[in-house]
Amino acid sequence: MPERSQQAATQARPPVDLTERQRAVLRAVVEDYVLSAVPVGSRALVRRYGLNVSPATIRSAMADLEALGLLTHPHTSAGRVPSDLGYRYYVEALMRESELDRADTLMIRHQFSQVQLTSNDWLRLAASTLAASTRAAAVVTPARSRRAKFAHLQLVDLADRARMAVVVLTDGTVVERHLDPAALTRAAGGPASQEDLDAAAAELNAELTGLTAPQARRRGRKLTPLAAHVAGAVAEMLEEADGTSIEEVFTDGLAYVLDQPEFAGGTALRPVLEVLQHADFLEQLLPMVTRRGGVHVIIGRENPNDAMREVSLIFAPYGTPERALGLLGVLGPTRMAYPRAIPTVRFVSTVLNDLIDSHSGWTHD
Amino acid sequence: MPERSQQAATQARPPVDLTERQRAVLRAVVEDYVLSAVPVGSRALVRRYGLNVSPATIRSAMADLEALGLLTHPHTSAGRVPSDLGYRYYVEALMRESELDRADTLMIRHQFSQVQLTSNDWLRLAASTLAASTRAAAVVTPARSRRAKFAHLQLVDLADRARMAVVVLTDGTVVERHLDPAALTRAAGGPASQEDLDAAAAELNAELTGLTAPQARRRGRKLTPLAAHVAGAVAEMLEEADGTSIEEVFTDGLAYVLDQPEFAGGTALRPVLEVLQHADFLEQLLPMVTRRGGVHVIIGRENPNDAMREVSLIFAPYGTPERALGLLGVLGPTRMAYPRAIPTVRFVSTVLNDLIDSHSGWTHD
DNA sequence: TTTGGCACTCTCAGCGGTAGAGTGCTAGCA
DNA sequence: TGCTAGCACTCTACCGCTGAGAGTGCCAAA
Repeated sequence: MPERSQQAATQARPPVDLTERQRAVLRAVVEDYVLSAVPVGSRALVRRYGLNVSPATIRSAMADLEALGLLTHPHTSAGRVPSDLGYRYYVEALMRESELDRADTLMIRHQFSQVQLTSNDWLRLAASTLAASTRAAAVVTPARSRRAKFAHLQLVDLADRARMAVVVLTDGTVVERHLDPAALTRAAGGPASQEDLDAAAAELNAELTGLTAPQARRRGRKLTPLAAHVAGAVAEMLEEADGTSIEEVFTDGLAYVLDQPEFAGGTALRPVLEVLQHADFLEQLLPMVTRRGGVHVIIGRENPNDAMREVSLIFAPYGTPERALGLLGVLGPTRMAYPRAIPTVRFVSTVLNDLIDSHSGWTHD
Repeated sequence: MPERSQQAATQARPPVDLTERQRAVLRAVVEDYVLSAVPVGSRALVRRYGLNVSPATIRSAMADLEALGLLTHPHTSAGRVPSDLGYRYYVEALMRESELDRADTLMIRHQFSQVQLTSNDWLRLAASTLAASTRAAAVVTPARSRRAKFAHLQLVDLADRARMAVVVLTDGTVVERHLDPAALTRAAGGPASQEDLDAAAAELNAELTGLTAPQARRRGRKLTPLAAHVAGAVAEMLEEADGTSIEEVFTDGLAYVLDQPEFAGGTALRPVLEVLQHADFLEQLLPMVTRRGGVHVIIGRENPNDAMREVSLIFAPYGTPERALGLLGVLGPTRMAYPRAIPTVRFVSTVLNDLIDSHSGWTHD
């Protein structure tokens, strides 16, 4: 299997040279601790992992690993716990990615093929799949392109004479907005009939296609008054879509994180909720993750945000830079099942990519 | 001020007759406990509330209230805590609703008038306003009508030949779906040109307006092959929109709930997350709350779901039954600042109603 | 009907003792 | 040189105990 590179997101770090025994001990400590959440001692290690040496030997190896900063000690006479650096080393050099079950992958693909629904349904499904498979909190953001262009406008007449503008962008984003009826009347110089609106919509569809927000704003000024008024609204909608904010975030599996002993105290949960409720943090992550494709692993203090110092993130982008990019991944305590989570995130991102491909037409250019 | 009725959602309960002193004591216990989260004793009560009687007198009143089921006792020598019934009595008969600050209401209205954006933005804003004002978790669901009708279809050509159907319903809901390009080609008997699609869209807009899902499905069969194929997709989209599921829920202020001592243990938080992440529970709530308008208060075990036995809900519907109804409210421990939360929920729901009104045209029918 | 007094109960924080797990170090062994 | 066994030491978690504090319930007196 080809070696996958998962480098530290924040700093590149030369892998320390370890002896074969040290590597075995580090691996055992990480894997045991991930399962048990209890600091692991030398005796338990030889017992559980059938290492053919005495505890004393393990202790000496552990002491070496601690000197290198790969393990720590909650207090003098407790077992060892991996440090962030220890997890990092493990992820880069020690971990054997657990293959996803063939059954699992088939099941997941099947679910996605069943749901031939809206893109939001896909994202919801992606989140719930990630959460269920990794037993951690999952986050999926919609794919957005940074410079959205106008694709299509429709002016809809609802019940009660309410008028709504629905704009579709070239990346497939749909933006809607209610129009102020009074302002419409003013712009039209009298109550706007359906014909007036149809004409305005046709005009805008002809004139604005492929334009960005500022272009649309400029072009709008030269149109008939009603169309010009609507063009203003359209330009605002484009600007907003451009605006950096990821607005909707699909999450699932928060309860899994709640179950983890490290978050039982309640207060440690705060940063997690912040991430999941407000999207600023993901906003910050997006360029980092998209700059280089593939799965990104961010462990504990490697995280730019100090509040997240006990949290690991495993994220991947999906979509294509030319069209639109989104972010998906999982989030949990640093004590996370990396060998399972990393391939899962990778797999779900490729599933979403395939879906996007299969819906972007039968001719590839 | 007119008496507002907030009856038990599950069972109507005749108000117990209490003496003036008992009422004063109950009110003081509730208000003190809401502030302090600590069981309140007789001595503390006379001290803090300047009642001109001795602790012993208060004790006797407390004992009466306990016999009536309005107060409880965590253990023999602890202070008193209101029971669910005690809160209920308080909410119905004792509470003085705290007027919202004039400054607050102006500020909130101002925020909403600033944001002349999409309906989702309104809901997001409503959630964050509720959360900030009540310091509890807020939930807002989009307004949906049970029997959505077709208002408008648009077939959009995205980059890469991806085709998307965007359907607007009479209640203003926008539903989108990617179309399977291969299936389109099959239905059109060859690659579908933009003209073909425009023609199909025009046909459907002419034929399907005002139809429900089954009607649209029937009518669709009689159309030209390409239009018929798209009509099938449209009917599915209508069915889904009808389908009971509230999909998106806007929440805010989860962190406030996290701060409450009753949820510090972590495990008690589970039901709250359930409510906020999956919408089944709100689904269940919707008919209950909309059947009779106004603010509904559901306290602790009054809740149909036993997992929520330590949670109070304060919800109101918004929108109009003829068009579309949504739900909004807050959620927190039973020990909640009802006098503040109830008027806040009422106010935000009227603000949303006003917004909807002001956008449904200048002629009312 | 209210009040003061008193005995009783229960929680909470602090304290010491103990068992258990784990470490670090050192001397001996292959 | 590397591994092992043994030993002293350290720290936590748990248990039971104690005293302080808060609060109740009840009773007799005002």
